[in-house]
Amino acid sequence: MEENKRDTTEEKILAAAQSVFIRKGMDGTRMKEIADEAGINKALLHYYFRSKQKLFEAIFNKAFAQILPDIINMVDSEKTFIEKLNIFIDNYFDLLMKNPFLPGFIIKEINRDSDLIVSVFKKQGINPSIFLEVAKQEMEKGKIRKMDPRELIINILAMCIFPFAARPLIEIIFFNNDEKAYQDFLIQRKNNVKEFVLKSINEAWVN
Amino acid sequence: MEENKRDTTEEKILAAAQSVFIRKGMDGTRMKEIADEAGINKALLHYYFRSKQKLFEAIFNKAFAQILPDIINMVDSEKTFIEKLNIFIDNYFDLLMKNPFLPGFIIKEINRDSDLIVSVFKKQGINPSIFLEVAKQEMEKGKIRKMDPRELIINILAMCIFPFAARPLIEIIFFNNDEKAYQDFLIQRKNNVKEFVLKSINEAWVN
DNA sequence: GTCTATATGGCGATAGAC
DNA sequence: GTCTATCGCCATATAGAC
Repeated sequence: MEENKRDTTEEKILAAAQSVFIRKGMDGTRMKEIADEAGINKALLHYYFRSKQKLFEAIFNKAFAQILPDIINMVDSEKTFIEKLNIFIDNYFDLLMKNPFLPGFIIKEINRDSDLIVSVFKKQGINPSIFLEVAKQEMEKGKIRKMDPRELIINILAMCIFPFAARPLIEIIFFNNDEKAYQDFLIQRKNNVKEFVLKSINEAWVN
Repeated sequence: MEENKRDTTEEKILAAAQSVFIRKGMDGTRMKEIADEAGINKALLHYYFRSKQKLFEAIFNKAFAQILPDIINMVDSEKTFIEKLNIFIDNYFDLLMKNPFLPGFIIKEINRDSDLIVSVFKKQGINPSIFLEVAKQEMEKGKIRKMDPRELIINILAMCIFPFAARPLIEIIFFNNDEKAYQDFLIQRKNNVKEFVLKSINEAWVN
């Protein structure tokens, strides 16, 4: 029988570390703050994880695995490419709504230390070429308009991620710092992004 | 006669501070590193700018003024809305090509201390409503399809800014860490983004 | 495993000579 | 204005009692 992982000290540390690291980043977090949030002592952090760096890497790897879109799941289904796209945007937006600080965190850290991604890529087998291949086939079949598939996926990711990464800026410019108003906007935006993409890639276009 | 500002110590400090702060952010920057890059002593930094915070704010305000799109210039011209859009995307992409670290820097800092934007907004009169108004008129005239104008501008900014903010990630996923290849991709992307947006907002749409 | 106390080093900031 | 030397603090990390 496995021990109850939820209330383990290690779990408490990981939960606290995730909360603090994702909000403040590697440079901005203090081990003291993690210890406080976990309700334990500073020294105990070093007992479980030898250094701040080790603890950070554990959190970063987890966060990165989350934010990396699970493109593979889009492939082996009976649905059309456009249906898959809709599902993907839905799921991805939901993920970000539940983890609004993830985008800013990842952007911050990959720009601080780009070796982080290199090491994370060695652990996790990531295969964007599958998405690219499927998109390319749809273009050849004439289902969607021809373009560099990388442009398409970058555009989709950009439109999903940017509103969260740049949230404080957008909130003040367009929403008078009304947090609730922006929240409502984001909920509706999901469908607007889908429409924006679909209109753009639809092949039935009049010049 | 004004003194030559270029080689002034103050100018050297500002140039060095900009270089370091924008790459490493407030938390990641050491005053020592700025001093070294400026070819002067640490103490001299505090002689010119009383504190790290003051120096940082000088840099941030400058950077923010740069990245905030100069939407006002789009308004009072004879060109059509779509022509203006093309020009805007051109100019904005060029700006980011010349300052590739700006997006990551701004995203980092507004998420670290959201008061930064508040104070910067008090100094600079920013008026996004002008763009929103113009876009709305075009929609009513039937020139572009009806949508929330905020969605449109967020989408455009997202597609321009994201490839720079998430550069290390995109470079490794799609370009095998080939810096040059990504550079070339970005140069071409400018027109691809224009096309992507125009196809999406064009009113002459077949359902 | 968990704590208190402390070592160790680095950083922002200042004092003071020139 | 510019430098060297140093203060004071805080952060990571370790030692060692319980």
